[in-house]
Amino acid sequence: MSITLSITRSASKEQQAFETTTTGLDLFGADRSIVAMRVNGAVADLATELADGDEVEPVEMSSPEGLAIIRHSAAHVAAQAVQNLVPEAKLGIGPPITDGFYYDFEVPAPFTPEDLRSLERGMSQIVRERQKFVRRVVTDDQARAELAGEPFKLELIGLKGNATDTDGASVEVGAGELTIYDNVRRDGTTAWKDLCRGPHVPHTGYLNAFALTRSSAAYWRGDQKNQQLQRLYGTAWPSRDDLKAYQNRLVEAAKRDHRKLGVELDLFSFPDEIGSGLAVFHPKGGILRMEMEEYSRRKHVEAGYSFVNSPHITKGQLFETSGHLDWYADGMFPPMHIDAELNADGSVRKPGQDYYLKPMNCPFHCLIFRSRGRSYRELPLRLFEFGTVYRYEKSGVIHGLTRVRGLTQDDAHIFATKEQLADELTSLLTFVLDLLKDYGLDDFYLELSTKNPEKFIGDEQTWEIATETLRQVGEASGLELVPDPGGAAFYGPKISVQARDAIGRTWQMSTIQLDFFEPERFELEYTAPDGSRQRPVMIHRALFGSVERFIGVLTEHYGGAFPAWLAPVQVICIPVADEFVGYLNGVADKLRAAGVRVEVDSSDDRFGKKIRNAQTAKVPFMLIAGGEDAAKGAVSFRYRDGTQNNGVGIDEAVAEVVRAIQTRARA
RNA sequence: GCCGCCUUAGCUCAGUCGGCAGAGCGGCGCACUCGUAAUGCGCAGGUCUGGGGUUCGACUCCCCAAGGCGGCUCCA
Repeated sequence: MSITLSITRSASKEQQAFETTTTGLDLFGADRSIVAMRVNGAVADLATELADGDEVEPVEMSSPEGLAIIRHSAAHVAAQAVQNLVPEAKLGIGPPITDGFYYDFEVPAPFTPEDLRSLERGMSQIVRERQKFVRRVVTDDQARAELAGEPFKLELIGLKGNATDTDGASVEVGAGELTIYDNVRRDGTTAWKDLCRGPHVPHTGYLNAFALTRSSAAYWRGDQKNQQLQRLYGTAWPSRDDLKAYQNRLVEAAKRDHRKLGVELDLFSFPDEIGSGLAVFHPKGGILRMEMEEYSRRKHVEAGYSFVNSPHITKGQLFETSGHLDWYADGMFPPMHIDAELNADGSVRKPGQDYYLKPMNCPFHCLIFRSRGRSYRELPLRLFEFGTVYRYEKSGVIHGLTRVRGLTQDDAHIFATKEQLADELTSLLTFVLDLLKDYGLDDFYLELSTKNPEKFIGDEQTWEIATETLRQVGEASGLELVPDPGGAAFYGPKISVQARDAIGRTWQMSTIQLDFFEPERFELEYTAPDGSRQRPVMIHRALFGSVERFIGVLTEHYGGAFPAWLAPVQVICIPVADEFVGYLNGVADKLRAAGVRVEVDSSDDRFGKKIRNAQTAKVPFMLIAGGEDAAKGAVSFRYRDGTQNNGVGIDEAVAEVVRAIQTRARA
């Protein structure tokens, strides 16, 4: 028999003829960097038999599919190690994820750090055994019989064809036939098996570099109503060096953690006495915040926004009208019941009122709109406010400045006619992206969150038009537009801007959200040119999301080394010796007169220590003066990166600093 | 909210297998200091997160609470 294969490798295609049954191992088995292959477009195990005319392409370990395969295979090895250590452990699911994998188990006791170490040793043993991954197609009944002791797997078999990617179940059971992967030792005995869609590496010896990273609890199939399983997280890489590099990336990311930098740079804190998720900003964080807000205000003035203010608390009636008490009462702080008066017998003489801390600003802005008759001539009406809101976030989700219970939104609500919607959204998106760029974020993509069929109000047609408008605006931006089906709030679709930071992590920043609900609830109207009463469309939008969160994101983006315009201290003047403090005070006065935040380090630290202090405080400019500088009426620049520019005239130095601040230059 | 882990000086962390607690940095004081990332000496600072229990004795063991960390779920 003769099989003709068309082998595609890199860009070149070659024709090869084989005399016997051929598998991917025959073609690529000698190259350990190839973990699987693509047969006629579909990824398959190397052990798969090839047929005449198949288009075959190798899958490199370092490719996205290749990484997923080694991680998924590592998950199997981890699970085998777990069942070796804890024989009664029941298997959940174990998919690859970004940078690694996890596997869920029902175990009698949660994993301890010592367990993780012994499991890693167990995994190494399995890798040394070079157990083959052998794919086997089974019927549903066969699978049920073989996995009778694995209740979660049995449940998955029942889901076959209905599994979704969102809960990870599809990794185990694809839409097609059921398969089991056996881990076969070199003596032919089966060490372990798992219901799995595959593909996998040919044998465990392909796993060069892995580590177990942590354990935690996770709900079975991602549903809070289900049992909690223990989840084991791990990571796997093509080489030890890749693993090392990954671990170094984690260390570098930890150094940028805004919670850590917040303490080190004295920006903010979360005193226990105030409560979880409630931040105070220290003087340096306060300046950062002021600069951020000031610039934003200026841009909003230029863009035609009106500035409004609303109180932090309100009677519950307002949130009944807005619908928040129906939909989001769980996320609100409970009411303050005031002014009630009781009779001596405990019966109510005067009922009193419930007041709530506001979780949103929009109802207030709706009332401002409604405060008098509105003409179409006023639209679009853009109401902006730095509005501080309070949300009762569940205790387990609070995280630094990025998830808090008290936050200040840079919130605006735009009331527009339907006809204005497309233009308004287009200019709004440009405004949003330009402003984010001014703060130093410049790598974006968009996400379009569309209707959740289970949770929405309003009519299909309005949704359709609004979603289509958002889509067109998003596409016209030229940015990547990622669909988020079902991600919309009940009252309207939204588009959100995702920004990648300096080390490639993505953060959801701005959201632009359409709302058909509240204008209706508040019966908002304007008078159209023909004298008829029309209902405006409302756009919610926040650029920073919240000021607190944005400070957190920028702190991590810049690693605490803020550009000069945002830096709490912009210049620090360092005398070479005490004698030059007076000279530098003169320089500082000039800088201060030019609006620069400057300090003179007149402490009794020695020179080297002062440099170090300024460096660790990440101050953008150090202006140094000693005898040489003073004689010339000059100063010496030391920049944050350690470079130096000596003998700069004082006026020139002031001009350079001012220029850097005004241009919002990245330093 | 759920699971696990953690909480010792302002910060980072030692420590006592149950017998009245330590370092470095920071702070304060004194001296020193003319050229690019830590000068020296001294001093102050902790009811060992809070409450309850076990014990002759608890920072240490147990329970509860608060706060934090890592996940899960959630995020108008």
